Amino acid sequence: MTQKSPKRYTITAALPYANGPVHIGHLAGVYVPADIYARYLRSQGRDVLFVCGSDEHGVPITIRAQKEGITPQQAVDKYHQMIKESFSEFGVAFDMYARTSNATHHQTASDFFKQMYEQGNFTEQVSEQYYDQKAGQFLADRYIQGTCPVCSNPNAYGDQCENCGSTLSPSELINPVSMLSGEKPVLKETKHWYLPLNQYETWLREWILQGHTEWKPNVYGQCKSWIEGGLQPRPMTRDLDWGIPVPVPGAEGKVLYVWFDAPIGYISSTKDYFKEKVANSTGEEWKLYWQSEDTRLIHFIGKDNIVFHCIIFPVILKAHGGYILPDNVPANEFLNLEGNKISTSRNWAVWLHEYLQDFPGKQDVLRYVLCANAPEAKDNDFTWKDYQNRNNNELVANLGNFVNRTLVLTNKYFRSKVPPCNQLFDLDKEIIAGIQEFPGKIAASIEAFRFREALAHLMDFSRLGNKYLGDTEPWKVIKENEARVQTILHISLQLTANLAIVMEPFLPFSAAKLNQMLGIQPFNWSSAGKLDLLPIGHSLKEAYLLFDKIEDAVVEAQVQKLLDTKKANEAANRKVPPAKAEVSFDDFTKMDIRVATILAAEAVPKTKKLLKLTLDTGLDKRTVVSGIAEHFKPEEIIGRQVCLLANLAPRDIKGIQSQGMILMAEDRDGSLSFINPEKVIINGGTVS
RNA sequence: GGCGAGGUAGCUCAGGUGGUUAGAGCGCAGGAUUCAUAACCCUGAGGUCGGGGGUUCAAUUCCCCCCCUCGCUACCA
Repeated sequence: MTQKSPKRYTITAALPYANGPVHIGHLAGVYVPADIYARYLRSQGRDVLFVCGSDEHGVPITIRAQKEGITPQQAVDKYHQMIKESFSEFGVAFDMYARTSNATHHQTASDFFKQMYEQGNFTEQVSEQYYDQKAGQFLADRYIQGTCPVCSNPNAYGDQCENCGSTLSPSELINPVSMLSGEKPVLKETKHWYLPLNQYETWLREWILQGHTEWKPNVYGQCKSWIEGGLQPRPMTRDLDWGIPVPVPGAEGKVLYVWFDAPIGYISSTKDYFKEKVANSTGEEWKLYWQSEDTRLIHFIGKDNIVFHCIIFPVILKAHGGYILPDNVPANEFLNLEGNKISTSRNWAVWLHEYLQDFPGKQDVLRYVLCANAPEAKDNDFTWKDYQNRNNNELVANLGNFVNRTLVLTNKYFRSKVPPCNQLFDLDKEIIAGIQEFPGKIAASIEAFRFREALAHLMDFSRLGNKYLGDTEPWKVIKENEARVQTILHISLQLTANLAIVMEPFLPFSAAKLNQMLGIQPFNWSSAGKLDLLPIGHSLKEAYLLFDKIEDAVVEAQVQKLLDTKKANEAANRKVPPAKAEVSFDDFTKMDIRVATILAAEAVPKTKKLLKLTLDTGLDKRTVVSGIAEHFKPEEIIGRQVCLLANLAPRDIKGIQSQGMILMAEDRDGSLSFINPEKVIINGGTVS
């Protein structure tokens, strides 16, 4: 672990992809922890630059634009604006929120690539890819549609089948069709520039596996898995017309791979910060944050980005030379919603912009709940009931209540003027010790990226205040000993002022309110633990509630909204896939469909979905490999009659030659059913 | 299939280089109290730490096998 004492921090939060709004999963995984960390360091008086921006390149954006009949730039403009505004309203205090379609970024990423090219960091490889002759361009995986070889969904994409979740490559699709022209694509040679990750294996082992054993288990484990699995060269360029043109000869019509340019976005965002927000910038300051050894670089990301931030981007930085490497990459796991995975395409999410509209002024409640239940070590579940409970039982009943009790009592007994501190008893000294200890405990947890723990300490701190009031009972003591009550409330008020400091990274809006009620300017972290933040005689401002109870009806409405979504999804699923193009009778008669009987079935080793079937087709006994192992056990299906497309060209699957394809019908839930004759038919009987 | 991360009280989660009664918050039960948004404070009930083997004087913690969840990966007609 690097134990240097850094002069400055560069903090990055994963660039949100500009083809949809931000949801609570993004917030809990990345933006809330990153913001807490950045705010904490700023409060500590450290030199911090917290950068982010929209990731606006890549294939899905071009597809969305095409669907909506707009240009890719128009598509990203819409979401960039929306994301930027909702972050700002939510209190995520980026120093800079930039975007990868802007000029600074294009220049930066382009120069980056060019220098690496000139240094010989890339290897060139020619491969065959699908090409649309009518549209005159190569097709990204996503631009090819065809029938899924696994589940027979006719609308699978070249990279993935959204029906069964299988990862595919375009060559596997049955009857591939270009989404641009509807034509059948042809294979054509194309040249790309590869980053030879394999050449960096030794270095990565040293740097991560030996040098960063302190990284979180999920991050370290994932890196180890990749490194030990053998790294392959990865293409850093694509055949696409949306993105940053590859700045080298012979690369016309090609752009930088989105995962090459996106992380460089952190650097361009830093440049934009100085360009746009710092007067008299020399244009060189960004280098301090990216090239100076006394800077600590931290990437906040979700677990799906680990390989890019821990392996690929560092290799790019290393190969380019002159850059510092991430000191830590505290990746979080995923947040689920009401027991189901969050899904943008299924609209199963709580969208930030909608939350801000539905819960005005309640940014801190969501920040609190997402931090308290952040998926730091494993996937966690967000429920609205939990949201309500945490608000009512923790924020209202504990933190808000303590503050309110203290201010109300001070108002009642001392007309809102800070009373003096008189003789101290053991009970008081314990609380004073707590005031001196808690900020340090909270700080230590934040610095270890344990934000849930830090927040728990914060609540314990406020709980200490509640206990103090309960133990000392100033409302009773006031009747006979006002001096004693002065001391109790003096200490309670100092605790409150300390709370305002330590809650700021987590609950910035409430911290500001509290400072306002206390009538003070915000203190920074170096004042935390002090007992004289509020001078004796200082006048407090009018008190009001920091947090309000949330009624059942409010969260029930949100749950109902989700249930409606679920219903809508089910209705959408009921829709059968669209009709395919017309075929001629001749085409149909070309297919030789036969009744056959399953003689033997066994699982194909090293696969999850494949069964190797031996069939009696009447014509012969043959082997067919079928992707049905998740639906049927081998012993259950022996002896069954099935329909077989018998004259399909044979194909090798997992080293087994498959001679034909079993016909299966698929239900709404994805379950499969054999197509078999109503009565037993002779093997080899034709189907037409 | 391979790899990685998880599987700990009703719920959401901590923790553990192996060692007397395994922790927190919430929820629940009881008590005390009324300054406070019926909140706070105290006490208590609740767990064979996924299952099965093994190593050991001793395992929830180490080793092996299995099951479940999530992610990455795989020439899945």
